[in-house]
Amino acid sequence: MEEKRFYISTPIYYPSAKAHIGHALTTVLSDAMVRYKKMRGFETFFLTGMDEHGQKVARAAKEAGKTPQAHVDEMAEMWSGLWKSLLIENDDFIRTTQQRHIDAVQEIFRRIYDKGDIYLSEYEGWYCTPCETFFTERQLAEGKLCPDCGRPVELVKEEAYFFKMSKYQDPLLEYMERRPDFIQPPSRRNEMINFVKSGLEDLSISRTTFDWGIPVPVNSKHVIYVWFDALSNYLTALGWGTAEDRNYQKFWPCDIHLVGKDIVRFHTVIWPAMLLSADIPLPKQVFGHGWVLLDSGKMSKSKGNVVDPVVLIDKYGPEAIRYFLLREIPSGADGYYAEISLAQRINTDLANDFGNLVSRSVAMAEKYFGGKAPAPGSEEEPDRELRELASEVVREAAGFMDKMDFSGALAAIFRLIGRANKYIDETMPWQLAKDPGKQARLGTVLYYLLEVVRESALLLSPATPLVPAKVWAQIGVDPERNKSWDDLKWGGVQPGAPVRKGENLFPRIELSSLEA
RNA sequence: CGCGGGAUGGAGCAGCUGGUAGCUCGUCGGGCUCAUAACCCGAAGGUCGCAGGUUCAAAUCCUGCUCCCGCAACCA
Repeated sequence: MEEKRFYISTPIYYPSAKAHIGHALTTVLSDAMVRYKKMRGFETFFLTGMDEHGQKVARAAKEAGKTPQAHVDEMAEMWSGLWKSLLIENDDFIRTTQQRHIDAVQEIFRRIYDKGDIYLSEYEGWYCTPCETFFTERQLAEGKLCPDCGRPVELVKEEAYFFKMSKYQDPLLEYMERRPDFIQPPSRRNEMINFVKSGLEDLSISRTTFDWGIPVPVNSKHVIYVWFDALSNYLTALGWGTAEDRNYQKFWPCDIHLVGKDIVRFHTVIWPAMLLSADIPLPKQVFGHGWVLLDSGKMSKSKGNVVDPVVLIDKYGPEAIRYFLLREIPSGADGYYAEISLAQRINTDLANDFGNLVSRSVAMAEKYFGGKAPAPGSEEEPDRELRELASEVVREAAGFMDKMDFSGALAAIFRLIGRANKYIDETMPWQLAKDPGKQARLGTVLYYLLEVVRESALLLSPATPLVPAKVWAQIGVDPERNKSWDDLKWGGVQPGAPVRKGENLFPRIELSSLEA
């Protein structure tokens, strides 16, 4: 029998800049997936964290007049605060400056070194002295100039350790081709297969031009290259290589490394090659999601069009942001963000369709049945249709979420919500209420509505985790019996349970206030 | 010829084992009044990037062209 365990990771974020909405997408997607897996009875491990080494961090700290450590401490505080405010429930928060990580990275280095896959040679690159940075030829600005400051660069050699990545070209290719699921979506998989086929070079994995990093265990003049350092986090957070490696035993290999499409290569080439060399099993899947684009193009600091999630959370609440990201960015492809479309999404889906369905259903049940959930009577045609659609949607939503396609899953869920709104028009409960002879019929209709409200709240919960509790309070169901996917069976609403209308779940946004 | 993806009503997308276009949002008109001026119904709006070709018939297959995008090794 398959073990019901699930390990998902986000990249560890680089504190050289503030978080933007793209980072939020990665993390929210992971969180939603974990919540779904929990509903399915999985024991889960959800890792995120910070990548705190490297020259850019050291320089940013210097500019801020702080020590690198003080700088990253501050950033880590900020980022983990952001995740809390987005209702992210990660199990661990790894920071590459933590001793547990440093020790383990050195151990991985040593392993690969002992295997004979690391050698000392020279790294040659274009160096900008004022910026203290190496660039590849491609990165350079027109006329061999530094892409950052525009000054001339010079070809410089430095001593560096190299990892024999080329040695793993064939095994990697073999793994990619044998495991179609390893790289998702397929477009990225093809790119990577192509990339590996074109030939791998050895990778320089140490630097001597700065010291804010993990020392190479065999030569303290060198610090370990940030990617080698950073990628290892997926392992070091599990206690790999220590006596306390319960989580490693339990959760490795990782089920999904969720990453932005820009860093798929690092996760599907460098990382697996490192693991192959260290004789550690490879992750099951690397999923490259798309980017959050703006009308004005790709987000970037230089364009000054970065969207700050903190501002949005304050303004619209975490669930709305989560919902928008999951709904609007198609699985594996790019999506567009604009504040107006966020507000519209909140209004049409969360407020008008779902929130209003809850309001009207609960209000009628409360008014017509004295604050107690009615019991269902005999089922008629529209009732049957609604009930059957509910079970179909539950099945469909599961299929989508299994593939981490939340925009598909949410679209399916809203088909049910839409059908329920239509059902109200078809059955016209306010008319039934006027005829004492139709009390039983009215009871059935409202029971069916409350039941759809219950199932919708549960189905939406990976995206909007605060919704269920608010709904349970209104329809009087037991929170303990409404948390797992199995609770999505028809009939969870208890006749006689207290029903009481509460606050609007999602207030409408006044669109005129944000013309832009 | 480096590899690959895309160009469909105002916006975002589906359709691409060929038979004159669908979905969501927005817009307009109607209905209802339980509800968060929400909900339900209906309508308008597209020569499916351009030019050829195959076919009784092409958004859907083939050729050429234009434009956009991803990858092309050290960029979180």
